[in-house]
Amino acid sequence: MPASLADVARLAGVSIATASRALNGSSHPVSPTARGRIMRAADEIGYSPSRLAQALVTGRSPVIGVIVGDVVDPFFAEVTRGVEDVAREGRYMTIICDSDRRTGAEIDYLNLLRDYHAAGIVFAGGGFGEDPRAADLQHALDEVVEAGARVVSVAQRPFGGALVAVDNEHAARDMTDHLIELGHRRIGYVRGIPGLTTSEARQRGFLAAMATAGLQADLQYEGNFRYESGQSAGLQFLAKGLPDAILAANDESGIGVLMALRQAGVGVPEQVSVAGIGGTRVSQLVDLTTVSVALYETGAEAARRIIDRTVWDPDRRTILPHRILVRGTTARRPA
Amino acid sequence: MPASLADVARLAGVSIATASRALNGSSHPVSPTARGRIMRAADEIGYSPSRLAQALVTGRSPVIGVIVGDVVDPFFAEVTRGVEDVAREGRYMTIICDSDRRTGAEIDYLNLLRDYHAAGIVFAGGGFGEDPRAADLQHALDEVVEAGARVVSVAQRPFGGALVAVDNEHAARDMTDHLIELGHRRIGYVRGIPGLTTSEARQRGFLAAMATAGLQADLQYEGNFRYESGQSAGLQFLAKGLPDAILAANDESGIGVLMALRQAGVGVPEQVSVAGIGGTRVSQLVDLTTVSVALYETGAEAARRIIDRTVWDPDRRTILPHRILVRGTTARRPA
DNA sequence: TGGAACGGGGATAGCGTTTGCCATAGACTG
DNA sequence: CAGTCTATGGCAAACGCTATCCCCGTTCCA
Repeated sequence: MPASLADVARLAGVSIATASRALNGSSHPVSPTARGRIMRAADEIGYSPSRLAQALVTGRSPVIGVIVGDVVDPFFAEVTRGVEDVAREGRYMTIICDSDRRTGAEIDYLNLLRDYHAAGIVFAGGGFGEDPRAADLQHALDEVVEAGARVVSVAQRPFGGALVAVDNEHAARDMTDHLIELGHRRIGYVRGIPGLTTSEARQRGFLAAMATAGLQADLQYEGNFRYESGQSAGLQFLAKGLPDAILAANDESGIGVLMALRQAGVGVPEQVSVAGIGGTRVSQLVDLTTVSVALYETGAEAARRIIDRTVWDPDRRTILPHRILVRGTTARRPA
Repeated sequence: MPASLADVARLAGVSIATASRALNGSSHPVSPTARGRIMRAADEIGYSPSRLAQALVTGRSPVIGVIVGDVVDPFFAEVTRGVEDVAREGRYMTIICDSDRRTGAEIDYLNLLRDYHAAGIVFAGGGFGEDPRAADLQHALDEVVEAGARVVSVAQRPFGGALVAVDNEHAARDMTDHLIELGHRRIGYVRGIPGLTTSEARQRGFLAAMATAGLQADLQYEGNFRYESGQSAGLQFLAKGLPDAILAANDESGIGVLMALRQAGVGVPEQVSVAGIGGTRVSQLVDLTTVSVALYETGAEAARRIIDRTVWDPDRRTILPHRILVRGTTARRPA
């Protein structure tokens, strides 16, 4: 039974209404005397207003929800960081929800955040294209919007609305082009989680670059964005003959490939070049060449849009730039 | 304006009370006919109850809050995962709050979770010993408990209560002992964030092991758990003369040391052994020797305690085991 | 046959806030 | 001095639920 507004009012000898007005910056005037007594009473009993009750009546709450596909994935962590830093500055609280890439959980969290009357929701994490519950998701999303929340997507998702994202396809294409420019002809690819829109965009980029250069894209292995999947892809490349270079759909699986190759005694980048996509912090840890895709900035921009007091264009779409980070795992193809 | 219970009731032609009873498993009987109409009405208009209103009136809500010190830190990410998996199973929702290691934010989130009437709170992240706002934190914590939430700490914190944790001091001691057993005598140490209880426990462990072995622990550098700090510590070791082995307060800074050394052409583990503490996934990525400290299990156990319908001992303290993971960055000291 | 027991349902009091509306009392304005 | 502001404050109605209390019929048993 934490202190309630009624307790404060009683202690200060005023009505609940007056106490409320003194504590939140109401335009209704309150005498300095009363205000003083209220403030003193409030912190004497350690009062802090119930956000819940506030949200219920005002239909607004200073929280931003971030729905991510996987908390441990540095991709999302970085986006989240961006959201948080901006939110904090604007005195918003950020709550992170991990959907574990399950649409059902996304819907649940969306509903929860709607109930909480979150000011905005950053919807991160690419979904699956052929989602059977897409309609339900869309419904939940609509309701959130209807309830007044600003929703901004951070990954390409089939539904419209505000978007702040990176161009995964383009990023993959650029990285592939770079590999090609280094003289590599046979380039292998380690795919991401099947069906995920992010995975598919990256794969399209890879394929497009290869096609444009007139190269065969026949060296592809399944993957799931995880280290282990990169590792086993690496082993398979090892078994079936090494290509000139290998591109992985994300950094973590790229590191898997790298480690598998090096452990087998293959020189990277002397014999084979390896690259990832994402520019996450782990790529720096192992000096992996990758494409940096402004993740932090993506989150920050999304939060800025939500917080911004003036403009809110529910259909504005922003694509943030990416940049190739040439590091120690790629090199010109040996002559 | 999402559908409310009143809408459902109206559409089904029953009272709000009956609708409520049909939709949540009330003990009050409802005829199959009415129930059917209500259910049909509910999903026709896509009704989902307001957790907020529910929480307000029942004082209970199926959510578990996790307060972490830093989302991007794999340490916390792993704990969070454990919480989530168990929570999901029990049909609870998990919301993650990143305090950015600021006590003020911890207090804010604690209050928020109290308002939401969270069923439980997993308080992760070691605090700073000499915290000026410790009293406020304690107050917020007390209120949360008073409001009925089960609070379990995951890191050693000055305050009492339920605890599920790992013994950081012991883990550091064991790792140091292991290094000593490998024949190393001059062992360097890269510290964690100054003042953090976790940092201090690990350092104590290191010092204890060195003292017991009668070795000088004079090779220590400041650090902050980040990659860069490990890197610069590595550079300093390089400049001032290399020890036999280097232990870092966590994996990430250990990797920093490792990379700095290797880039300078120093053979690890041939010339110098390097180890970390934490057993996080990144350590696996670079094959770093480390101490695995059951992080996932810590979170899972904490969540289990919260969810468990029967027992709740608000003072039970559990210490989970740790295990040395010998990998490729340590070796016997060359003779 | 009286009444207890039970199946089924409705009214309504909160939960802790904010806020629109009304009341009171000085202070001003002509 | 009547009329009008303005500063200050209280009352009470929501917000969307759950839970308590009450009511109305049946059925069943002594």
